[in-house]
Amino acid sequence: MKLDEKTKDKTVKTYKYPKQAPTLVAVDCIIFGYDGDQLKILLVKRAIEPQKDQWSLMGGFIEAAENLYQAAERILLKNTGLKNVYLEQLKAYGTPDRDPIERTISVAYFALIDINKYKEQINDAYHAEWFLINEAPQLIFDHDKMVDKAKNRIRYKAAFHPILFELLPKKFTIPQLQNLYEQVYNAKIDNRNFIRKVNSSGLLIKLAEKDRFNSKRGAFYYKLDEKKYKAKFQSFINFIPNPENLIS
Amino acid sequence: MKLDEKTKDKTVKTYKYPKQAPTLVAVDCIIFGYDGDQLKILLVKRAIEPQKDQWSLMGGFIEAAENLYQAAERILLKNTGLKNVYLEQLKAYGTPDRDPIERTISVAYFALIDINKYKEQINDAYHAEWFLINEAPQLIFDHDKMVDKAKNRIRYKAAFHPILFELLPKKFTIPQLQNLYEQVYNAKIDNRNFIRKVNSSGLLIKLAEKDRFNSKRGAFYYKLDEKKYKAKFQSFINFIPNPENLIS
DNA sequence: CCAAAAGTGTTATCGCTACACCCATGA
DNA sequence: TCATGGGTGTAGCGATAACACTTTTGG
Repeated sequence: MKLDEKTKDKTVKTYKYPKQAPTLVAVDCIIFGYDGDQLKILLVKRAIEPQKDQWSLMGGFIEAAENLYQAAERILLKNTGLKNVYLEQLKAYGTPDRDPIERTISVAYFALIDINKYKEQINDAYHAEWFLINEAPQLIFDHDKMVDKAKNRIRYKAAFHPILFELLPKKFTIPQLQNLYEQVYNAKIDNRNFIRKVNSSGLLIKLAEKDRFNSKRGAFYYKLDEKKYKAKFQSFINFIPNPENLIS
Repeated sequence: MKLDEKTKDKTVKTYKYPKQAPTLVAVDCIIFGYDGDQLKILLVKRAIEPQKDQWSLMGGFIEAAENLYQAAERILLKNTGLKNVYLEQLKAYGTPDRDPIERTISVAYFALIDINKYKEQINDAYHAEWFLINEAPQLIFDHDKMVDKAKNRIRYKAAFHPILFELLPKKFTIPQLQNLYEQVYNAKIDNRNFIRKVNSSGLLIKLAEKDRFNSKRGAFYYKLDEKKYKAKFQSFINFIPNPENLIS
């Protein structure tokens, strides 16, 4: 934050900071998706050396005219065609040799999307692939660390905020929602209590239609009450039992 | 994350990424302190143009051999003499023109310290000054945004994790602790319920001595049970009533 | 002996968990 | 008709908030 003391003229543009270690700034995206059945993560295969053919998060360098969030949006759009998805900054990573080529600071973002909404799009046009959250391959650099951190973050955040709805399609059943929670927390949840909790949250609107694929009796579809969802997004809503043991 | 395709030799060190917009990476620190009575923030006056004499967070550019956390530690040490304090990454800021001189990404960290422990140190040797949290001056660049975010973050985190103990001296009274919570949340808390909550947390060890400065009857001093503190740091401990309306 | 802060006791309420039980339907 | 998953009812427990009340001591 200190200026070169020799540059004292009044034209702001002519100030320069004294030489600093050259650093690149990148953005990497951890993209979580749910297909109504399984929780997945979207990865790309590196096409170039070094680490060619290794799996990696989607990333790119920031450009001159954009902020970090916009960079994440651009990278997401360019690599997957995704737009207007839930996107949140996770953490900045800056270990000196995390990228062996050049010193690069990476700001990690995570995204939550409904896989079905973008299915063909991603698989056809881009070199990306969905992996089961627990069967993802090893990633380059410190990307595995980022993914772990992102998993913890969504566990932590989803314990009190309804972010997991971002992973669901417009209409969904409560058993689907429960299944999603169970996968995120890798835990079995009592369905009877879960149903009541979700209903009493007031966030959902029951539809007339039933899903008959997953059970004989069928489960009613629900949709989000967008207004209440937005209003309650910041408030604490606890859908999972015993949230005492979550990591940061 | 893409490599220059022209550089294909096997020596990793010789790979280079194609030209990127030159970017500097800085670390800025939001330092919260408590003197047993009031919650404060530590600021420095910029000694150089531009924005000379304006108040600012402590910051500096990262150096070649250190990671972001180490940079924050170094900046803290260099500017205040502080060492071994609670330090946590807040967020990375990267709006293109946030620093008018050169494009600079700043990774903000926040620190929590006991003011009295370092009192002379900071005031004598360094050009830093403590401000009441609600009476701090306007800061340069986007530092006000960082401070707001940091305030929200400690409110959020302290609602469930005992981080505020980091602001207290080795021995402290429960009324002091309550006062601290009241300042962080800008709210009045029922002292009778607060005392019981804190005691039942099992985190504190009651000392024989009493503080007689702040009341006639005097309040017992307590100290942290370090072992239980560490063990319970990640678990949810709610000392404040109605934590429903906290921001992110 | 009074004010003021520290601290204890008591109660009603609420949300949670556990679990018995009913419902709807396809095979 | 039975197995299966969807869903309701209910009872007990534990944490919380509200607040009446007691303790201690300096002025």
